[in-house]
Parts: sequence; structure tokens; C-alpha cells
Amino acid sequence: MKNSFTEENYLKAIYKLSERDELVTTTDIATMLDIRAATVTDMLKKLAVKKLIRYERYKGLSLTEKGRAIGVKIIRKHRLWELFLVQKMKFRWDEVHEIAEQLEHIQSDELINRLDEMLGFPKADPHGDPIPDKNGVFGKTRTIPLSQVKPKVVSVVAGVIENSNTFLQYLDKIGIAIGDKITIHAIEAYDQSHRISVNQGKEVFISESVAKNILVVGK
Amino acid sequence: MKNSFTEENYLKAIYKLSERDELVTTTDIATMLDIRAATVTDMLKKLAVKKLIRYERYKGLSLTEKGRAIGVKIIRKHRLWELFLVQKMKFRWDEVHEIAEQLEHIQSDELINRLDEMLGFPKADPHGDPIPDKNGVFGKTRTIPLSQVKPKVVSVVAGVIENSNTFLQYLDKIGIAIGDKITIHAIEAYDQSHRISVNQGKEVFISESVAKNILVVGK
DNA sequence: TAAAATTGTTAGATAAGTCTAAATATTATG
DNA sequence: CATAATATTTAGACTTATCTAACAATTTTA
Ligand SMILES: [Mn+2]
Ligand SMILES: [Mn+2]
Ligand SMILES: [Mn+2]
Ligand SMILES: [Mn+2]
Repeated sequence: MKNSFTEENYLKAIYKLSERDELVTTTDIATMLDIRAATVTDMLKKLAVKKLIRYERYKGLSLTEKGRAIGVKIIRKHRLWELFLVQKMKFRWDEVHEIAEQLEHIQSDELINRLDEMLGFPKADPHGDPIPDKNGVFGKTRTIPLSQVKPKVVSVVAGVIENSNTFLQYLDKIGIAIGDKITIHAIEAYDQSHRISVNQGKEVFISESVAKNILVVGK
Repeated sequence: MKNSFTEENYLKAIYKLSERDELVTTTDIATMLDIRAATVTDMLKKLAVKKLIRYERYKGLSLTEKGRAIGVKIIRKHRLWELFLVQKMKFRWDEVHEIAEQLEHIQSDELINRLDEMLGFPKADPHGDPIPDKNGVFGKTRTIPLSQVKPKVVSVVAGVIENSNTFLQYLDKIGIAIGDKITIHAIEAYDQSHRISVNQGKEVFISESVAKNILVVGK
């Protein structure tokens, strides 16, 4: 009945990979979990026996409903714990991922549902990633990268795509946080770098790659 | 540097056993952890190599300073999480132990210290067990079993010795909780059963064994 | 104090999760 | 389309934590 931490981590990884492409490959999983492909193959056999994935030798795999439910639940727990750490324990958004990697494996439906309630049934974690409800359903997210916003339009920061601590700390440094209003003053034609201001403050420059990794509320 | 969950559980168990008697035996550990003595022997060798215990074949073992520090830290985390679950997440005192068994292994000094602060640097968990501070120091606890209190004396419930869920639920049922004032009206000479009242309410009877397992603030 | 009982250790096995090296299947390319 | 490159699986090994069965040391007791 109960799955090991390792199995949970595989299912979470597989779920994330299947968001891009229904058919997931051995190598993709190995890369995401930073382990060898041979190790992944062994685990795939085990998950297939447990009917958590559909797996055919050399053909890739996909999650069953049961497997998806577990993967989504781990993601739900991870993101609720991250939000808890930021909102209730005053951690910064770049400090919470590693701790949530551990907390996501705590087994108590009651605890996670009370956490959900305590946080007001939030729709997104501190990085803007959506939190599924207790039935594994994600709300509609209508966000677009800042790089797709036209100059002069004011938009509101809703999250980030890149989740690395260095990127989050960079945003802290230049003063961009979720909820901030961003005005694009100009986009340099040569390299697509943006001249923007945050909450009507003084101007800052960001590269195209940064603009691509900031999500704003879309129309 | 980092210890496995299993090693942490052994060190916690050994610490608890050494509270009674400095020299701990293989069988005691096996009984407490509900595993075979042969398994314990293997682990003892490993813990000795890591210098977490002093161990001599057939002679029993004791914790080193390093081993004690880890054992105490796990207990600190366990009890802080239990208090968090009761005070902040509205769990009952009989619901928190199993969840804390998992949470006690989360690795983040920062998190546990903030939890401590958020709870007001508490001295005891929901069952009245003492919580060591971040340096592993326990406050002085001055509690005695209710069975040692003389009739007519009013005393205040501070905790329990027996920690089983059934005992905790029994206390809930007869209306005894930490902080309650207990008046002993009479002690039956034949079987030492107690006729008491809680917070000046109506009388209840408790057996000697119950009286022995309730701790009150001592003089 | 010698035999019996108890406690503790060793030996050999097993399961989970990982690895490297070798073999095989699939996909891409000249 | 034959071969080269890439992806995947298999085989064999290792580590951790557990077990049972057998053996050894210590303690109890008659
Ligand atoms: Mn995260
Ligand atoms: Mn994880
Ligand atoms: Mn407990
Ligand atoms: Mn534990």
C-alpha cells in the first residue's frame, strides 16, 4: 500500500516530465533524478508491477491514474509546505525547496489538508507554481512570460519558470517579487533586453533570458 | 556527516534507555525498537565505528557526547513538532506521536529553531515531556505522580507517564487535561483507587494505575 | 559451583536501491 | 539501407537494514 520515498520521487519526476510529453523516456528520468539509466530501468519494472505506470521495454512509459494521483499528491504536499515555510515561518523563497523535498514525504492526509486550510486553500506556491486541490485538480493558470508583454503595458508578477536559488536571489537583489507591478519602458531590438520599472520605482535592466523566466498574469 | 533515519532512531532509543541506566543492553534496544537482537548487534558495531557509542562485546554500551547530542536533538524535534501539531494545527494529544515520528527526521536546524521560537521556547510537549533547548539542555522538571499526592491537597496536572493513545483518550473521556486542578477526596485503602474531582467538577474514580501515570506539579 | 537459563554475537540470507560494464534495440545518417 | 550513434536493458556487484538459525558468553539457580 505505502510507497517508499524513492518511489514517490520517481512518480513526482515522471509526472513533471509527462506535463511536457505524455510518453516519458528512461533517460529523461535518469537526468532529472541524477542517477544512471540502468537504475531507472530497474525501478520502472517495479512501478509497472505495482500498476503505477504503463511500461513497455524500449518504448517509454506513461502514468496510470493511480501513479498520477501519487505524483500529483507529492507535488501538492511540496508546494503547500513551501508556502507554509514562507508565510508562517518567514523563510525566503530561495530557502524553502530543499526543506520541502523532505517534508513532501510526510504521510498524513489530515495534516496536509489542515495545512491547506490554514493557508486559505492557496492556488500557488511561493514561486507561482500551481497547487492542486485534495482531489488532484489544478486550477486554471493564466500566466505568460514577461518577454511576451508589449512595451508600456503594466503587468503583475505571478511567478517564475526558472526555480534555482541563484535566480531567485537575483530577483530579490533587483527588487522583483510576486505581486509587483512591472512596466516595460523599452525592449532593445538588438538583444531583446528590457528596460523596466518595478512598482513605479527606478528603472532596471534585465536580459531577455530573465524576462523569459518571469511569469506575469496574462490576459 | 549525516545519519540515516535508522541510525537516528537507534540513538534516540539508546538515549531514552540511558535515562534509566547509563549502561544500555542489546536486548533493551531490540525490545524498544521491536527488532531482533542480532540486528541490533550489527548496528552497534556501526555506531561504535562512528564513535557515537562506546561498545564492548557482551558488556553493554553507552552514548558518547556526540551520540548523546544526536539522540537529544531527535527528541527535541519530536516534541517541538508534537506541540506544533497540537497548538497550531489543532490536533489532539493522542494524534500527534505518529506524525512526529516522521517529522523528527527533517533536517533543518533553522526550521526547528524557528518552530521553537514560534511556540515561545516551550519547556514541555503536549504530554508533559520536557523539551531540551538548542544546546541539548533540559530544564528542571519538578513533577510527581498523582499517586504520591495526599488527600485534600489540590494539584495541577503537568503530564503523563504512560503515553499510549488509549490512555490519552481515556483521560479525555473522563475529562482530565494538562493544566487541570485535581482534588483528591479519598484513597481507598483496599486497592488504592482514588476518588477525585477535576477543576471542582463532579467526582470521578480512577484506579491506582491511572493515578501512577498522571504527573502533577510537585512541591 | 555445575547445570540451566538468559543474553548476546556470528554466519548466512534477503530486499531495496544503487552502480559499472556489456549486450541489445532503436534511431539517425551517409 | 547498411552502418554508426544513441538509448535502453541486462548481468553482476555493492551497501544498508533486516531476518533466522546456530553458537558463545554471561548470569542465575539449585
Ligand atoms: Mn520546490
Ligand atoms: Mn522529494
Ligand atoms: Mn511522542
Ligand atoms: Mn523516529
